[in-house]
Amino acid sequence: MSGKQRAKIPEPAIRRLSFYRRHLADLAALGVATISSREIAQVYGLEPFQVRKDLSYFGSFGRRGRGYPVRTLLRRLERILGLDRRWRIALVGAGNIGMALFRYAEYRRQGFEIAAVFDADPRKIGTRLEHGVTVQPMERIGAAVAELGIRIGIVAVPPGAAQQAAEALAAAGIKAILSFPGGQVLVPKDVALRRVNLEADLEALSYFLANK
Amino acid sequence: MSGKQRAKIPEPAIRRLSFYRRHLADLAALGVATISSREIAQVYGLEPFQVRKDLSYFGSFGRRGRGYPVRTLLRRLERILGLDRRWRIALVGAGNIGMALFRYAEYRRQGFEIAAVFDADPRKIGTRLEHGVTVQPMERIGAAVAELGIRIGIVAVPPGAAQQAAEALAAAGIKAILSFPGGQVLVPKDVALRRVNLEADLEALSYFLANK
DNA sequence: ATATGTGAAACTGTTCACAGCT
DNA sequence: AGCTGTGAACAGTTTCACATAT
Repeated sequence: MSGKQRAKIPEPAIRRLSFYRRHLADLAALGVATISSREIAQVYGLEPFQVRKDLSYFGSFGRRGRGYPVRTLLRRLERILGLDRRWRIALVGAGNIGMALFRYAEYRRQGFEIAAVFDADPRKIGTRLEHGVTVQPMERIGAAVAELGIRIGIVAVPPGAAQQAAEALAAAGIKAILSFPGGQVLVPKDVALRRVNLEADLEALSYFLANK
Repeated sequence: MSGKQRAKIPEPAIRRLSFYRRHLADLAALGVATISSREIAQVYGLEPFQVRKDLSYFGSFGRRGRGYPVRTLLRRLERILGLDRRWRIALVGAGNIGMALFRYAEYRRQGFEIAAVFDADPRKIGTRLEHGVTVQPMERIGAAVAELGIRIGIVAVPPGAAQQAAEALAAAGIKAILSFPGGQVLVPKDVALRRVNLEADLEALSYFLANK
């Protein structure tokens, strides 16, 4: 092992690392060699000490008086976030949201690849998608995950079917799930579940407007 | 005014309120009259005291020894979250993600309605969508927001265009924005900005898998 | 002079324990 | 006995101040 990984790292810090990585990638493409915590912070409306603290959980990457070297910090962040490898994803649900995610190409650049798509609707089975992917029946999840070395699952089914989809992924050995439906989704505690809840996001905005 | 609204309420508590509301709506539909904090908590893998604490920020809705009356608590939560009215939304970006959101019908039930759609691509202008909505040019944002009484904005454009889209919404008087692109999006501080960042979500899962 | 790295302080949010009703 | 409501203890996160290096 190489890093320090000493204390427990705040969850929110990990998510900000992802922001920093993105900005550093832009800077690297522009040929910028060095960047200060102040400049990174500015882009996302954060404070410089927040950026420095977040980075300090993983090591000392900067030079005092100078700032951070863009290319090496970028590489370190990619490594920390596990983006120095390819992650295959199983998408459950070939509906509205599922298909939009499949077509959304941005994440491919970071090494994420939706390698298999599943749906419960018999009429959708066999549909040919881009990149040689074909919609498969739910029963195939276990086999496909093993065959393709899939490590991440995305659940994009209607709320009522979410629990079942998550269980199928967990049963196939998937330990990291991104779930879109708003209803009940309980997984074994060794499985990392991250929920994207557009309904809750809109309702939080509604709360803000109604109570300000 | 009616409620207490005493202390400052944790942001995460608001988001959980949205969960509780959803479950209560299901229970009400089933004709369930009373529910305990323990039962509500179970559905989302939370603890009973968390549910009680969250609710207690807004008042005392339960009866000791009995639990919470489903229908009245549901109505109170709807009111607190501002769901007792209709919210019109301006969607900027008629691409992949934008169109999936437009077609995604779930949020309509909570009183949210995408009343106008905008895009910078001239070829998309004039495209007729469902519910009598037509794709309009960006320059129309100000007028449409005023005419239709739009209060919420959704940004679903490519990363490079996000800042501009957010500024156009803010300039039109929008005070609540939900943004999908991952790049820079800075808004005046009286505007509530909530970011949905799928890239950061995936990278957090990647981090988890790479470091567990 | 400039900018990082970090221990300690301040703050925010969660968990607990139990008093108070039904 | 059963379950809510909440102040107080605890834990986690952010902010600060400053020592340290270029």
